[in-house]
Amino acid sequence: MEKFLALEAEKRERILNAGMKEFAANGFDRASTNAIVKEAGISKGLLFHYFTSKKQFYLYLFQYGAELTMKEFYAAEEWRKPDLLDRLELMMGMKLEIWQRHPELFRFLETAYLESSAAVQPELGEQLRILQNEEMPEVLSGIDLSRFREGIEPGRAIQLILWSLEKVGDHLLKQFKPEESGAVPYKEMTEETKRYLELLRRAFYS
Amino acid sequence: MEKFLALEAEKRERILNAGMKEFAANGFDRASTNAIVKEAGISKGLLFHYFTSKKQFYLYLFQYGAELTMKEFYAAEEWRKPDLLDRLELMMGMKLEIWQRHPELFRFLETAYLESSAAVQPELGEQLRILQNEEMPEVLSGIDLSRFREGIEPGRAIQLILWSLEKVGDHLLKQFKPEESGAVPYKEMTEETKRYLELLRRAFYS
DNA sequence: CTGGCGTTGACCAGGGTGGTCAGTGGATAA
DNA sequence: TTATCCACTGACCACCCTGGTCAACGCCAG
Repeated sequence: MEKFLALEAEKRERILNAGMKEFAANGFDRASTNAIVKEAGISKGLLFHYFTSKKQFYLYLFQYGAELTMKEFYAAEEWRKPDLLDRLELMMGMKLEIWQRHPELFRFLETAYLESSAAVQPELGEQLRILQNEEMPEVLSGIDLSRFREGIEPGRAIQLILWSLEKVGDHLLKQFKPEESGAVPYKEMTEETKRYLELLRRAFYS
Repeated sequence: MEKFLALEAEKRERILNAGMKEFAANGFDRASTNAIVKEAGISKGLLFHYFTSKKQFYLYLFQYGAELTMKEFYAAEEWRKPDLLDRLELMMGMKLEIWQRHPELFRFLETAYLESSAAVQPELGEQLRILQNEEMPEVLSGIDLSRFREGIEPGRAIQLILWSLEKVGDHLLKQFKPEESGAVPYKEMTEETKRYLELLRRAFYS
């Protein structure tokens, strides 16, 4: 493990990204370590030189991804703004940034949330429970509910807004990713996101 | 093929559902015919007695599912209502009905939309193109755009509403499915759906 | 020249693949 | 009763891929 951390950043991220991609696409059981090492451009032996097993690699990837995401979020000072949509705007921006380094991270985390393989369930389940019961409420705490229009149930509205933005994220990634040609159109994606946020503001706030 | 159609309905649907489930979960290439016959409770030989190959079975499933969905929709007289949310309410109700007979159908159709296996791409791609270019515009034609609030772009709003309802559907299925114990709480699900639709109405309409 | 170490990839036993086909059992017709 | 039929079974095929190992290699510092 320390061996892995001592690696040069570029190679390390190539391995991490290859793992996220394969696990996100196929889940733990069906994911192939052969596919991972091929994608990462390293030999089979090297992967098992750094990690003792497929399982340990998977769990490390999850921990790494979850930690990176939470740290990035809490590092921003504005995250405590009481306006839901301000806070979500920050999160969307963050998502786009992380996505540039780890294009498959969020897809990987989502599939981990649904992972049911008995091989990783115990450890993974515990980690997920912590995230969901301790981190999620924290992230959405202190929201100002008075901005919603009259006659709108805030709980249901928040749910709907979160779902909408998930889809907006998926849509942006799908739309802008295919053209791998050089720079990611970061600015355009941010602007498009703002347009959706503005629309939600006009719809749900009075 | 006629042999398959001549089967008693219960068995036929067991086979269809087993196929949808396996293909939805794993995509064409990784889906296992062994898993399908096991889930359907039939022998390996029988599946290939009805269908000439895995590929033919997959394409038949897609055609069957797409046709069933479109027919059900057009059969309802109210589908031409000019109000977007009325029309979507009809579609949500329909989705719930079909879901009772084929719990995995929509998940299967969504994954088919993303399917990239070279083995089925040519034929499947053509079918998808037709659905998307000819059926989708039809389903959303004649919508009354004047009901949206001022300052809201109808195109973007429609997109957002469609995405929201997709997530509402996923959520309902996930929430109510686990308790396989007897009857599906059809009524509760319909009411929950109506609550979300009402919320969208208050948010987006003036 | 030596030892150490990051790295390789051929190799292993085991299991799963889509598809086949000789055979079974129960129903129908003679 | 016997003969024909056919939906249906599951052992079997040749092949591919699996997670993990390990002897050997190349390159470096001492």
